[in-house]
Amino acid sequence: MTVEKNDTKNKIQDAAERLIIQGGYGAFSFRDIAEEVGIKSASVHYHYPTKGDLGSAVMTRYINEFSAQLPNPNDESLDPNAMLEGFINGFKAKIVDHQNMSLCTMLTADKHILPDEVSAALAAFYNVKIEWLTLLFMRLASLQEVQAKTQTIQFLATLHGASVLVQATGNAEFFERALSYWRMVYVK
Amino acid sequence: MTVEKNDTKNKIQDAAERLIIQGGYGAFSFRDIAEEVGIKSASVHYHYPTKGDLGSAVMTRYINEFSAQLPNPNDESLDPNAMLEGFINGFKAKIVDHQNMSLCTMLTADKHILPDEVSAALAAFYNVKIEWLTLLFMRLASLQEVQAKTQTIQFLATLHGASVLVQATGNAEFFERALSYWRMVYVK
DNA sequence: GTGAAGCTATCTATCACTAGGTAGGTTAAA
DNA sequence: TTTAACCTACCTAGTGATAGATAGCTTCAC
Repeated sequence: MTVEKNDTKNKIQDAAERLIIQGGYGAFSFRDIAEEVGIKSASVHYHYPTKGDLGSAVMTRYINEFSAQLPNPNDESLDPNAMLEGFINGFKAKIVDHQNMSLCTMLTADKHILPDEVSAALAAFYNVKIEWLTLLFMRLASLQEVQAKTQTIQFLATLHGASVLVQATGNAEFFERALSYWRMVYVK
Repeated sequence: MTVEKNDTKNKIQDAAERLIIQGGYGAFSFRDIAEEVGIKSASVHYHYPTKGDLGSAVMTRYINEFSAQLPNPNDESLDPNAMLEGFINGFKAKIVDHQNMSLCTMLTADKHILPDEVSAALAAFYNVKIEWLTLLFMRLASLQEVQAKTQTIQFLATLHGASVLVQATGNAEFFERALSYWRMVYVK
């Protein structure tokens, strides 16, 4: 089988993901996606019967790609400080450099209109991040699980809140100022 | 003039604000508002010709009411720690007790589709909060303005990020865990 | 081999519905 | 008699979704 087998499916997901990031769940329509991919909207429905199907497919792919990039936090050959730095910089790249909020923050704001499947995928994504960071903080700061999870929640809140501040004010510099404490304590 | 002169106008704004908080800028329609107020959608257009007019009216009223509640951070007769605590608890009441994100966080997520007037009002609102908190932190921690502003950004990011985490995971307890550092350092 | 059958991916055309917005008429108070 | 506040009735544009047709590719019995 060739690598390009699901080319159209992937193009549809690419377009959907881009539109969601730019404009939220309500801002991606089958017609817009169809135009971007170069087919008709009915053909998009062929690949993803309902909007919920497409939405959860995008979320699932996003979670899988994200999870695959996370190194094992307990891998002794890896520097935990560098892992946290990588996590911060990965987030920063999405929201500051590309001038948008992260997919998960956008979808959280739209949670009320999300189909249950998408909503569930969203919650699952946060749990993946929380579990990974908790393990990392346990190692980074020699903390028990409860304390490490509290650190995780404080850190994740700062990260997502920074994205909101940057987006709302247009002031990209706010990202580094919001994160400065965490960089100072845990990075290098 | 009677107090009730702008009764309908206020009812319209109340309905719009509630709908925006629940579902974002895209989730308030003239028809929904009309039904809630008890008039027809055409009559809503009479009071606010366009959606942008209504949206910016809601934002302006929100900013004014919010600003009016903020005490003077340099009032020597007021306890600065209590002021910060009040700020936190006011935010918490909106997002945890009423199970939604704050108006400004919702609108930030929808910034791309906001009319310019609403977008500008949103940025102005953040500046009001940043300026007030900066003055408060200068007094609270005897900081220079630059350091106090950095504290403000870290604090505001935590606050807004906490709202995202609570909404996304449905775990209300995350709010206090995210804010525990700030409560510990600055409140009592 | 060849043809029947079925599959894949797309199309055209349309459905029922909701959006914001408008034109023009009605009502009641000042 | 004017005007504020509301109405009915409508428009255009866009939404998600469906039905039915079609071109091209596989598969498989004969």
